[in-house]
Amino acid sequence: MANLHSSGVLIFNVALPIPCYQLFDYLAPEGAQQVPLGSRVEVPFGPHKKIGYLVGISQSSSLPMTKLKPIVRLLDEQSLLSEHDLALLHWVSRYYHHPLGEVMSLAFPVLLRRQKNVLEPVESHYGLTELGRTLSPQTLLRAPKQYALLEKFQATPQALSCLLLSQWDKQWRVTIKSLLAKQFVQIVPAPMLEQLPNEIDVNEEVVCSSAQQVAIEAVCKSLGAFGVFLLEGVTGSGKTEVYMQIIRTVLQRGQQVLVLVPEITLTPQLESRFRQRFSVGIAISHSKLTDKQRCQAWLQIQQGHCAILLGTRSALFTPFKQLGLIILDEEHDASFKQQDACRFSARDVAVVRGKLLNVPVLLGSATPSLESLLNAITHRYGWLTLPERAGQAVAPELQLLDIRNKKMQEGLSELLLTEITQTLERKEQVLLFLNRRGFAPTLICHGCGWVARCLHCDANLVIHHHERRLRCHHCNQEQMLMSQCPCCHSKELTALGLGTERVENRLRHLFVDKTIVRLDRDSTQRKGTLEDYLAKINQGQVDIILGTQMLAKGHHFPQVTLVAILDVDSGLFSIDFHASERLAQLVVQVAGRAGRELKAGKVILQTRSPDHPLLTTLIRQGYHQFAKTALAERQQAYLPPYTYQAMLRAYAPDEMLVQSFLQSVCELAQSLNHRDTLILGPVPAPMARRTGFYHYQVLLQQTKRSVLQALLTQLIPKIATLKSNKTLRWSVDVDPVDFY
DNA sequence: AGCACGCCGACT
DNA sequence: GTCGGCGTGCTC
Repeated sequence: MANLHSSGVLIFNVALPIPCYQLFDYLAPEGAQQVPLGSRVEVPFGPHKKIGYLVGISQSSSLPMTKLKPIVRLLDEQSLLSEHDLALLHWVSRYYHHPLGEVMSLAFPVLLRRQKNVLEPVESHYGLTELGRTLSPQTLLRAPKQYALLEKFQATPQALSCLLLSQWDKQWRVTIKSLLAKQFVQIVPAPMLEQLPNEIDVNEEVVCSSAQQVAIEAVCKSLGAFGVFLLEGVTGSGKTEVYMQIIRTVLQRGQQVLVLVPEITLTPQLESRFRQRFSVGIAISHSKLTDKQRCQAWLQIQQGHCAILLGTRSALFTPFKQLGLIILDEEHDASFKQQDACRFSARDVAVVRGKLLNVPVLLGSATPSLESLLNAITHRYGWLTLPERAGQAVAPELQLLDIRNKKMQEGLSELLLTEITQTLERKEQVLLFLNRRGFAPTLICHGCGWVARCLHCDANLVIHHHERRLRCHHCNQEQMLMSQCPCCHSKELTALGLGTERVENRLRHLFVDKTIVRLDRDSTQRKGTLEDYLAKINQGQVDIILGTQMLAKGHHFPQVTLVAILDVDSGLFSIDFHASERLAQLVVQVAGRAGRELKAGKVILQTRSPDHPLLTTLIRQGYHQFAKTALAERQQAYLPPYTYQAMLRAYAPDEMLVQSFLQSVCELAQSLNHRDTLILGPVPAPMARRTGFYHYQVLLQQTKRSVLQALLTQLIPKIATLKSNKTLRWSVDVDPVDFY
């Protein structure tokens, strides 16, 4: 604090959304004391203007007054964020060591980050008139669009927002004009939170199991205070019902609920269950919505017009008027960790948000992460379990199928084929899982040994047979599939290994009269295709379902009674210690797709390592015992969650540059390392060259979180000032889950 | 992040 | 002799 310049004028400390750690000072306008922190301000920045966030007001600046410019204008009369929201954003910036301005941006929809004009009011809602309520839609038979819209209104007890209507049908405005003219519907004010109808839950009481009852009561008792609960329930055990009963209690208290799911595809099914159940406004937020739609959802929640926000990771920072509960479903899912920009974990930030707001946080999963499980074991989290499957569903039987020395047809063993045939004969569905899309992962020349490799990545090109193309799954670069080896010109090119496309071909050949559907990123690229396929499957029009990752997440296939994981071994021998946890979760999640409802399911894991302890523990003793074993291993090896890690990454087109940069980072870290922090690296990242960039990394590990944090707090600003080429990019990843 | 400033190669 | 390449540094 050498030269503080003070002269009675007030200074605004502004955080700007740029990758730059310092704040910028501006001359405050008249009446600056009244301006709340968190307000958006427009400021001159270099040659043009930017929108930033007011994060402090002070009487002096470290810069001379003459250097300071006045702000252009205030954008918000009152802050759109609460004190708690601000505290949360500050915490995220500090913990993940990410510039405050960029973190602040996470709390605002894109429209409000850029748009300079004042907020437009939330659009009004439409509701039925008395006439519309009692009218039979039959009278509108000659106007099918109006008929459908009226039915939509009559099916939902609450008023419908413009947002909702435009999601339902793009042309709704034309249709509603006629309904308005006939006085079947009317414009109604958006319902405020405090005037919500008493009849929140429109369903009659659902009968809950005693385990569900225990879980519901535990969380409900904690409402109004901070507490984290791990709800561990196998697939089909009725987690959603537990969520809904707790949500109802929160709504009755006049509070709002935030529900986070890992993937967009999981929102529609939860949304429809919520809408059937609750008569309150429900807002949806995920990245497939338009900026306008997301902004509307944001305003509805911020102003309290909607009581439930259902969204993905990015919805986590939405400011609420009166938040009473946070639910995070499928808490083990890696999608909750942001893998670019600010690498926050939505699960961990949700817990911090709950703590700041004094509200409970409910984490649900059939296969909890080891972190959460440890917190439950050590009683930091409440531990709620739903052991049985709801209704009469029977748990599937898991078995290992040793395929060593067995005759195989494109990844399908004889035994598995027999099982498939028998299942199909019973008119039941089969689900096959293979986590590799394309036809085959390698094209090799039998003549000279040449392998098709990507020019820009350390990867082989994947054969896409149907499109007659070779494609890199890391940079998407592609070329035509050749018939001659470019090296020795022989025609001995061979496809090595398995992909979903190849298995599909074989299946079509073997089961000519059966309907086979392949679900992977390639086959479901067009919008709506996945939904179409899922509908067909559930209508029983499909016999064999074959797919990747996307099968494991959330979708219900009630008629599937045989599930097979074609190659379980690929997950067994990874350098990343997270791999075994992920494999176990995957196996259990995929297995959970089988034998819902009344039919018992069978799950077959094809393996060449039938004695691998990970597999045998998982099969014989279940996920729970597997997790305990895995935790013991982690403890022995001084790995998370018993230690804390941070990954420093860098990449650039020039390999030497990346190495020497990270070498300097290591030396800096070492010079600041007064305790026993482990500094490992720099080492090339797995798949070091990607899209022409060389990736390297340094891993920091500590037994005390606070010591690691203290080191990072000193280290990061120093890295930021390390002079380096502009072509080099670097990042910090606190609590990394992916070593890629 | 933008963008301006600045120092070295191929062109009217 | 300039036009423009992008490597470097600054923005309150």
